Amino acid sequence: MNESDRKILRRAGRRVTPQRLLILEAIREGGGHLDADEIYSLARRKAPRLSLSTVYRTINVLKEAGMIEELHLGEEHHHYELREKGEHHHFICQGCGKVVEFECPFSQELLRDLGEEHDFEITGIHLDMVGYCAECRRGRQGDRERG
Amino acid sequence: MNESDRKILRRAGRRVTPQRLLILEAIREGGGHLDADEIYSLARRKAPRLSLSTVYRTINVLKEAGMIEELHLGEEHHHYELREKGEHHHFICQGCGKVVEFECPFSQELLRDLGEEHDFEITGIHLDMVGYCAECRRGRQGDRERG
DNA sequence: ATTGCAATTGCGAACTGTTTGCGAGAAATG
DNA sequence: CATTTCTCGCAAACAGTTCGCAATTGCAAT
Repeated sequence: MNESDRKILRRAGRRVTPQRLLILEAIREGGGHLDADEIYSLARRKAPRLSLSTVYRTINVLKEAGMIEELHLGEEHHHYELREKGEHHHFICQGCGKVVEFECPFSQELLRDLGEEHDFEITGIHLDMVGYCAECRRGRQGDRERG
Repeated sequence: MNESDRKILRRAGRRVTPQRLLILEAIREGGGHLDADEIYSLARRKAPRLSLSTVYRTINVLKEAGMIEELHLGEEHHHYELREKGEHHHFICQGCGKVVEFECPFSQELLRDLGEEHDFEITGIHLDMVGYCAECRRGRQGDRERG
């Protein structure tokens, strides 16, 4: 794991620094969908002198190296996740902000047809479903019915 | 058009002001997917004293009234579009940034199943396909084949 | 091991997109 | 028209992110 991080960085012409490995580790341990500040806090537990700009610079490096992906989950700031897991998408609860992952529900044929129909070469899919998770739905039930 | 804008605003308990109508008009004429600054520039052509904060406040008002929708098209800032057209999604060209709309390819059953499977009430779908439009694809062809 | 140097870091200050506080002005209501 | 309430424009604040620069570090070549 850690070994391949090094390799990928080197292959991308980047130096392997403790900060970069630490930030990768933080994202890995943080469980996905972290924002810059969460990465910063997590990583600083092990390296108190780490600076926020290093986090941002590292995020860019990791993005360029294809090691992480930037998410726009509807909030004002960005979230990042490792690119190790297969392609997946997100349910975002409007009540509590919880994010749940799910598999891509598109078939290859559907994608191909869709692309051909609009003369567009599809290289990536970003699918977010917003709504309410089970818990928030229970809490909201009263509001809605009386609303 | 303009008449129904007024009605919707009133119904939302908001005042009908020249600025609001102007901003709606700007979004309408701008062709969709405008960011705050583009709205500002467009609207200022007709009302040079309009302030950027009014644009932002108006955007919020219009969002709350359900008249426009906020998009996160992968750029750093938000884009807004009118909510008159039915629900649709976006192809975003990574080459030129062009945005093309398309209809939701999900069937009701698929959505229902997906929601039930994850115990999630789906209220909205945000689907972006990134890739390359026909023009950019032609330009890129050489790169890819030799890449 | 040591060295040389570009890449990288930490720091603070700057920048961008957005929001807020405030006094002046304008819509609705009567 | 007078009153009340909402909205506006302005400047200043704010959050997230980037930049400039001097000090430090990774790493390839001694």
